[in-house]
Amino acid sequence: MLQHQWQVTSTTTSAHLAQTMTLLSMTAAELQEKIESELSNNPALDLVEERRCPMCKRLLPPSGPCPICSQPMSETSDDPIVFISPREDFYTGSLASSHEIPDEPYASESIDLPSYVLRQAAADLRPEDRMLAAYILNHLDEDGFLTISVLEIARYHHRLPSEIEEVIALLKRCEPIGVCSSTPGEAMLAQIESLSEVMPIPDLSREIVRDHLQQVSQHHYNEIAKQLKTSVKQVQLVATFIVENLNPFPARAHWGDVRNPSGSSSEVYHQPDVLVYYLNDKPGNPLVVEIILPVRGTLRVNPLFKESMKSVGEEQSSEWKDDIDKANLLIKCIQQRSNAMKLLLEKLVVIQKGYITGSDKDMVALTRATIAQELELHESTISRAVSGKTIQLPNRKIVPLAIFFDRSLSIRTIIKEMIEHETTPLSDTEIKERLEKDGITIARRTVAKYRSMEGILPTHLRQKSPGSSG
DNA sequence: CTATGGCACGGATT
DNA sequence: AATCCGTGCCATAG
Repeated sequence: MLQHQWQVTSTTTSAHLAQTMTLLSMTAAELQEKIESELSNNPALDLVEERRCPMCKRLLPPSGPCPICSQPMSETSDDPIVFISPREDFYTGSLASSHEIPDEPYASESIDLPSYVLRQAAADLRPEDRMLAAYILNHLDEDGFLTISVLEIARYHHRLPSEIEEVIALLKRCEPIGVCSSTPGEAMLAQIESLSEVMPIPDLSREIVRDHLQQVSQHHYNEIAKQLKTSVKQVQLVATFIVENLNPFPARAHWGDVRNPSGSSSEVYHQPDVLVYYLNDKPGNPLVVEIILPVRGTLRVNPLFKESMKSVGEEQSSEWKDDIDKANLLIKCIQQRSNAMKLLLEKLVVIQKGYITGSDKDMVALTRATIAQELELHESTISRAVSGKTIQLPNRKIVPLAIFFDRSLSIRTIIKEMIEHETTPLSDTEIKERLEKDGITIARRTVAKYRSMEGILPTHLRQKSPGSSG
């Protein structure tokens, strides 16, 4: 036993642990912020340029071959799943620039969002409004939302708020429709207006989008119906319309099924933390699991900084030493975060492979505690790693990672399908009995709960007209 | 009288 | 220790 080993480790461990915890609970987006702020504050921290694989154009670690193209894909024999995640080094697959995912129209032309929108709007803008439009477009966040208020813009440009509104209204009509809105609801309203020219819009759509978006995302259709004094059926119609046609985040291409099992207030899913897809997007190919690290390039301690430390005085040197230590710590912690995520995802993806490649029905009941045990990690670690994170599935839907722990999703889906397929309206009791035949035993009351969770009407309000299908 | 939704309790989960 | 989920009981609507 070495007696002095604690000298080195004891001081770093507690800080290390605490920071790892913090980083682990961060989403990709939050981590990005954190890294960016550290980069600007800590001169010792360095971000080196990205490398791409010549074959697949994928981002690479600073040294070594491409993990996809050169790696023999035999992580597990009968589950051909490839895991990409940073270990020693960092790299990231950026969603927009990955050539396999041509999802955003302006990404394929490789111009940025502001230019893309401005190009469309240019013809309709008065020359004196061009600057204004450019200014507005440069104050969008990654979802395409306005980050400043109309009043601020007005003050800055010495223009009337109404003039600003006019320009914004014009910009909202550009692709991606609804861009420059300040809330998801506003964006969706803009989309409705645009759609109304080419298709019929269900009654009350505007009202519901404007005032009841929250309830829609929680599937509280009956409440909405009551407040608007309309039928639940109509609300459902609108809800379906919303999910199928509207996108609350204009600059993001996809809106996953926003069912929120944890009931928390976060019904907002933008940038996923993990990607799962088939290699080259061909179903049947191995699954690729990619953990997103929101930084382009490799994070490291700047060797030049380290070098130049030798040639400065004592007091300066110790101050710099601090920076280097902090940088090292941050990098280590991020590595650990990535490692924990990787461990977790490895298990998760294998267990829930059915769900990932199949449907909601195939979700396996799972608790965080089970996973924690198998990974020999603390339950709270799993909790932190899962909470708030999202994952993009091969079908391009973005769902919360917590969905893998949704015990009732599979049963809810079975119920939903059962109701869709049967010709005679089934009562809750009948559903319960049918489920029992499939080996699922739940209380009649629970059937009712699941049914309303899925926004399905009670039996007597559910007349099946023979002509309608789907 | 039957089916459903509301409230609340207890056990599991985090 | 706090929270979530399934369930039972009861009032109410059809």
